[in-house]
Amino acid sequence: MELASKYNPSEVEGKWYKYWEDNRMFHSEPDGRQPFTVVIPPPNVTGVLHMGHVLNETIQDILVRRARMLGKNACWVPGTDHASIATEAKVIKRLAEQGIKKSDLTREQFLEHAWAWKEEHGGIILKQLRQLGCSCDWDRTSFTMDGPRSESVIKVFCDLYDKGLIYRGLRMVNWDPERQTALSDEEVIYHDEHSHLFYLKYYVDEPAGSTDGEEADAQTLSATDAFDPTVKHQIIHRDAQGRRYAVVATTRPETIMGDIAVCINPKDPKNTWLRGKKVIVPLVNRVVPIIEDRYVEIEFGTGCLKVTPAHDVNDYALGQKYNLEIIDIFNADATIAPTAGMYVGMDRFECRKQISKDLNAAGLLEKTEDYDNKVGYSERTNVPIEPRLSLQWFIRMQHFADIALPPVENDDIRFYPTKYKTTYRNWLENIKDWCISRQLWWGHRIPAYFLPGQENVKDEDRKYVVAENIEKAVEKARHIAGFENVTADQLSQDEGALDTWFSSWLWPVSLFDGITNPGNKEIEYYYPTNDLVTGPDIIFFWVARMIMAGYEYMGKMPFKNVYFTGIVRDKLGRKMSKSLGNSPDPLDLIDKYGADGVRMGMMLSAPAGNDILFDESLCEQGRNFNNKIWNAFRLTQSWQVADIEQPESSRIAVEWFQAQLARTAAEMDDLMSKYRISEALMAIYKLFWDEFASWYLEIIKPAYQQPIDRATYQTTMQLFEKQLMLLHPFMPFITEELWQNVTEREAGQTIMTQSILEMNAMKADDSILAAFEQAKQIVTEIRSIRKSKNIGPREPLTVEAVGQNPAQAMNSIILKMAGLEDIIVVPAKSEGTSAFMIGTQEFAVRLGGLIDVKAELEKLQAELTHLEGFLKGVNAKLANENFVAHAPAAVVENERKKQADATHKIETIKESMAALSK
RNA sequence: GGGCGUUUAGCUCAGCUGGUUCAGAGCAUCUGCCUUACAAGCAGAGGGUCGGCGGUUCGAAUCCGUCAACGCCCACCA
Repeated sequence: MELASKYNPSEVEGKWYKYWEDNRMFHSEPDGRQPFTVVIPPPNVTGVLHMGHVLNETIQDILVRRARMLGKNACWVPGTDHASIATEAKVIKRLAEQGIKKSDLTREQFLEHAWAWKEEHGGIILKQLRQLGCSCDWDRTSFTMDGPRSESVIKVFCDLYDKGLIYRGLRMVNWDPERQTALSDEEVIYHDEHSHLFYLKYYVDEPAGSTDGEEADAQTLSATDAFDPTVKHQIIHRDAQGRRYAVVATTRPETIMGDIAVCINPKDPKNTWLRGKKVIVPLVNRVVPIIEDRYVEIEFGTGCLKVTPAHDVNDYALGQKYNLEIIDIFNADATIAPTAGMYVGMDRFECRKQISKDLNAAGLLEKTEDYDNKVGYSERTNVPIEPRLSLQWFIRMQHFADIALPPVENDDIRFYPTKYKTTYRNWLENIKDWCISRQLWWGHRIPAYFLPGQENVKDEDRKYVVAENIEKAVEKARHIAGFENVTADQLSQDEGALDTWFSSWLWPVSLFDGITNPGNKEIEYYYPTNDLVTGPDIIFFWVARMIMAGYEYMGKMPFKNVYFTGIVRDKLGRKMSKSLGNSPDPLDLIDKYGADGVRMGMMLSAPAGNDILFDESLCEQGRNFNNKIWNAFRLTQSWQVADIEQPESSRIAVEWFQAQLARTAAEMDDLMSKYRISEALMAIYKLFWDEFASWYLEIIKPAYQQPIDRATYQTTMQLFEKQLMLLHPFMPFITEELWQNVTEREAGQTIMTQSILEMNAMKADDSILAAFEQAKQIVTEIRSIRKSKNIGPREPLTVEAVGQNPAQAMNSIILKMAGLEDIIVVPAKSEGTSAFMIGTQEFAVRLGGLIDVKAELEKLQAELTHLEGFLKGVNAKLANENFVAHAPAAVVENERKKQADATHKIETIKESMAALSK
C-alpha cells in the first residue's frame, strides 16, 4: 500500500459513505438487541446545512455510532419538516419573481407550486448530512407532510377536539401582517426599540370654561409638575380658551380611530376630576367615556390610558370587562381599514407619522418624548406583529402542562445541562393556550367542516363538525338536527392550516406510526427514544410539546435524555448569521479540512450547554490530527516484520500502553455517559498523540532499516485498531479507511460494527502506569538538560542514580528514549554532573567538561528557594494546633510526608551545591 | 420587573459533596531542531492574587453574603 505523506480525506470519505449506504449498514430493524433510538430534529425541508446543523448532527452521529459499537441496535431516523410559514414564504417569494401573486391562485394551484418547490429543493440537506458522515437509517426518511405523518396529525386533531382539548374561539392573537396569519406566542420575538411616547389631548366634552367648583389644586399647576407622575393633587389641563382636556400618553397614535374609552385608575389623585366625564378622541372627534380600572398604572405617563380594544391585548381585556364596542381599524395587512374613517389604505407606520403631524397641526399633541419599549416581531417574517382579534383554533394547555411537568421534575427525562429544568418548569407553570391555526395553505389543513346555510350567522357561531375526512364529516353532520340530508359538496372545510409544531410534536411517535397504528412492532421496540439533541431555543416550541404528546398518546416519555447544545457563534461571540457574513459554509469547510476534521473542530469547542465559539482553526487542529493518525499508520506500514526476539523495551511498552488504553477507554465511557463529548474526544486525542505516537511508537520503532519483531508488530497493530475503534464515532471516515488496512479484512467487515464493549471492561494496571510516568519524567529531565547544554539528542550520555535506582525496571525505556549509554547506580554523584530530582530520588547526568558550575548553582538555588518556601508553608500548617486537632488524620499524615520529602530534598540540594562550590 | 447562568493562563474551557505539592487541559506564545512517519511535525520552556469585597472554617477556586461585568429566558406599564 503506497501512502502519501498527507492524508487526503476527499478520496476516502465518498468511498466509505457509499459503501456504508449501499450495504444499508445504518439500517435498523427490531430484533433481540437493546434498541438505541434517536430521531433527528427535522430540518426545514428546503433548508441547507449550516453550522448549527453541523454541531447538532455531529453530536447525534457520535452518540449513535457509539451506541452501535456498544452492541445496541442503533436507529437514527432522519427526516424533514415542512416548515409551514417559512416554506410558504419562500414559495410566495419565488412566485413573485415570476410575477404571480398568491391571491391570484387557488389553494390547489398554490399547493402545486409549493410541492414543486419542495421536490426541487427538498432533501438537499439530507444529502449534505451524508457528507458530514451521519449514519442515519435512510430507509426511514420521513417528512412531516408525508402520508403517515399527515394522517397522524389529522387523527390527533380530531381526537383532541373530541376530548374537548381543542376549541375554536375569537381571541386576541399575534398577527403577522406580512404573511397574514396568526402566530403562537412562542413565535413572537421581542426587540427593544427606540420610539416615541406621544402625549395626546382628549378634550372634555363640555362647554369652554366649565369647572366643577373644586379646582384649587389646579392653581398650583406648574410647567414642571404637570407631568410628574408622583404628584398627589389634581392636574387639570386647560387651553388658552379655557377648555379642559385630559392628556393620554401612547406609543401608537395611529390607533386612535379605534379608541372607545379613556381609562383612569380610581385611586389616581391627579385624574379624579375626569370621573364620569366624556372626552373627545382627537382628530376622530368621537365622544368616549372615561372609565376607571385599577389596571392603569398611576405613575405611567399621565395616568390616562386610551382604550383600543381591537389592537391591544390589555385593552381588549378592559373592553371585555366593561362591555365596550370594538372597532378594528386595520386590514389584515395592517393598512388602515375603511372602519377607521380616515387615513384609509395607509400603512400603519406611515399613518403614525402622518397622524402625529396632523395632531400637532391641530394643536392636539401636547408633546412627544423619546421612549424605549419592546415591540414583538414575527419570528419568521421579522415584521412587527399586530395584536388582532381573530377567530382561531386553540389547544387547552393546562392538561398538557399537568402531564409534562412531573417527568422532568423527577428526572425520568433528564436534561443536559440541568439548568433547563428551571426554564421548562417556569414555562409550564405559566402555560397559555396554544394557537394552532394559521392562515396558510402549506401545511395540514384543519379538518373542520362548516355546515351549509349559515350565511347570516356570525363567524364565531357557525356550526361545524371535526372529522378525519369528508366522508366522516358528512356522517357526523347528518346527526345534527336540521342537517340530516347534508352532502359532501355542501360542507366547506376550514381554510386554515395547522402550526408546523402541531406535526413536529408527534415526531417521535408518528415516525413509528404510533398514532395511526398503535401498538405496532416498531413503536413498541423503538419508543421511547433515547437521546434528543437540540437547541434550547426550541425547548417550548418542540421539546416540551413532544413530551406532552408523548404522554398523551403513548403514556410514556418520548425520550430519556435531552442534550441541549449551545448556539454556534463566531470566535468574537457573535451569533452566526447570513447578514453578518460570519457563518462559514460547512461544505467549504469539509472541502478544506475533511468531514472528520470539521467534526473534530466542532466537537473540540462544544462543551455541553455553553455557546460554541467556533473558530476555523479548530478544524485545522482536527485535520492535523487526521494527518497525525495517517502518518502513524504510514510508519507502521514501513516496517519489515521478522521473527526476531522482542526487545525488553518493546515488551514493557506494550504492557504499559495496554494499561493506558484501558484507562482511556474507561475514562471515555464515563465522560460519554455524562455527555461530556468534547472531553471524551480530548481523551482519545491525547492518548493517540501524546502517548501512542510520542512515546509508544518511538519506543518500539526499530533502528533505521532494521526489522521489527513479529510479536511487537502484531500487538501494535491491535492497539492501533482499538484506538481507531474508540475514535470512530468522532471521526468515522479516516478510522474506517485505516481499520480496513490494519490487516486483511473479510468482505463486508467494517469498523462500524465492531464492539468496543470489551475495551471498556479492560482493567488498567495502575502500577505500570505509575512506573512509566516516572520513567517519562526522567527522560524529560534528561532531554531538558540536553537542550540547556546544547547537547544533540543522539549524543550518548551516562546518567547516575544516587544510592539506588527506583526506575531500574524501566531502564531499557529510559536508555532508548533519552539516548543514554548507561544508567549506573552510584553511592554519591560524581563531579561534573548536572543533577535533577524525581520525587525524592536524585539523578545526575555526566557532562564532563560541559558542566557550567555557575548555571548549575543558579538552577539549584532557584529550586532551593522554592522548596524552602513550600516547606515553610507546610511547617506552619503542622505547627497550627487547630489544624492537627481538626483535620482528618490522612490529611495531617500527608502534610507530614510533604514535610519529610521537602526536608530531604532540601538536604540533597544543599549537598549538591556544596559539592559544586568546592 | 422576575428568573437563570457565566466570570480560573493570551484564547476556549475542566476543576463533582472544601484537604493528593491544586492551581489544570487543549490551542496560541517563546526557544532549539527539515532527527528517513508526520514542519499539518519533533523536543524543551514560560505563563494565572481562580471578577471585587466581606464572612464561615484549622484550611476556600470550591460554601455563604454582597457588589460589578457579561449573557440568556420569561413578563400585558400603554
